[in-house]
Amino acid sequence: MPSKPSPITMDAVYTAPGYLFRRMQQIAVSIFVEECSAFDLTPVQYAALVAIHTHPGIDATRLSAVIAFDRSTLGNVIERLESKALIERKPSREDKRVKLLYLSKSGATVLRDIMPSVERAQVRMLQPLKPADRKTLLALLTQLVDLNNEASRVPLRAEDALEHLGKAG
Amino acid sequence: MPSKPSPITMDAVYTAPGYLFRRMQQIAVSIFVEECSAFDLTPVQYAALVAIHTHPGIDATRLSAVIAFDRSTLGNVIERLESKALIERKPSREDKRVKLLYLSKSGATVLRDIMPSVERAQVRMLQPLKPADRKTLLALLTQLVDLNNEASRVPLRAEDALEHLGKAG
DNA sequence: CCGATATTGTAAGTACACTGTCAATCTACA
DNA sequence: TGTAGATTGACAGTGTACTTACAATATCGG
Repeated sequence: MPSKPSPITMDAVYTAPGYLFRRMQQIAVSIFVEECSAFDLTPVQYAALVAIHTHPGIDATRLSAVIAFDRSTLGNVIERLESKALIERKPSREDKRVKLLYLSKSGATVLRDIMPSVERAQVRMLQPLKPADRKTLLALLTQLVDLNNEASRVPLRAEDALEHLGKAG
Repeated sequence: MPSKPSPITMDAVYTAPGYLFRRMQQIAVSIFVEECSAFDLTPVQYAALVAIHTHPGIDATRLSAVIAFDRSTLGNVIERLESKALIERKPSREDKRVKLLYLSKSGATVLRDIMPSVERAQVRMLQPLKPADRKTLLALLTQLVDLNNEASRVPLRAEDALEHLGKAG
């Protein structure tokens, strides 16, 4: 038999996983920006810097796959990082369509210096939980994000980053 | 003694809670929009409709507190809901600054009809986990969001919604 | 070698998410 | 009463996040 429709209450919103994820994302960004205010970097800009540091000469398309970030939006992020002189873009000689991304000297400095603040932010996000619960939550989230990877519009493709070092495919 | 700085790797990004929250939010929105595509409603628009349904005659400021959503952005959301004729705005007689929000007839219909799709979306987000793990994750997330409430720029103030029914404060 | 197809960067359009600022208006205190 | 301070909605500005579309360029099949 079909179940009766539940009454529509705010509680239905507050207990929904989707609401909790949105709320937690708000909180996480807020804490990150606060801890890293001295560096004027957003979480996404930070992730991009790390990826470019790890994969010098990566192009925008691969970068988007490596940080699971929308390709079109990434254009704006790259633009901002370039205008802050944290990265440099050089045209590829092999493929005239491609612009290769490199950390600038000041980009490398900023990345090195921001690490403690980022670390503090990550700690603060989970601080209210008991240590054992932090581990549990992190493990479950990691699992869930991994298993849901294909459900997002921009699946993570970490291995794509290696392609620019000789086409292994 | 001070600890040595860790080497900067993508793994530091992938295992950071902040990254996982962002990723999970991406996935959650993607699933929601997909399940509810027939209704052309975003998660925030849905939350706003529920809150207006639960608190008819609420104003924008209180609505923002009830769904923990930035007040300025909410203006645009309200505008979109109004242009889709899902809600109505009426000037308050007591306070000429205030515009009171009400569900329109079609707004009430849409809200009723979208519920099963929303429910499906919420289930899908946690589907990859074992049932016991879903409960654990939800419990920990609820706890964390609650304890971190003040850390966000827009803390949830569920009780604010009641104020428009006679100033209790 | 050439045309179909794919990739790359870019841009326009929509929607969230936050920061400020501002005028109109309301409230409370002196 | 009258004005200082708070509240309300509106707007401008930045940045994330996604969609679709497009031109330039590469690559592959015939």
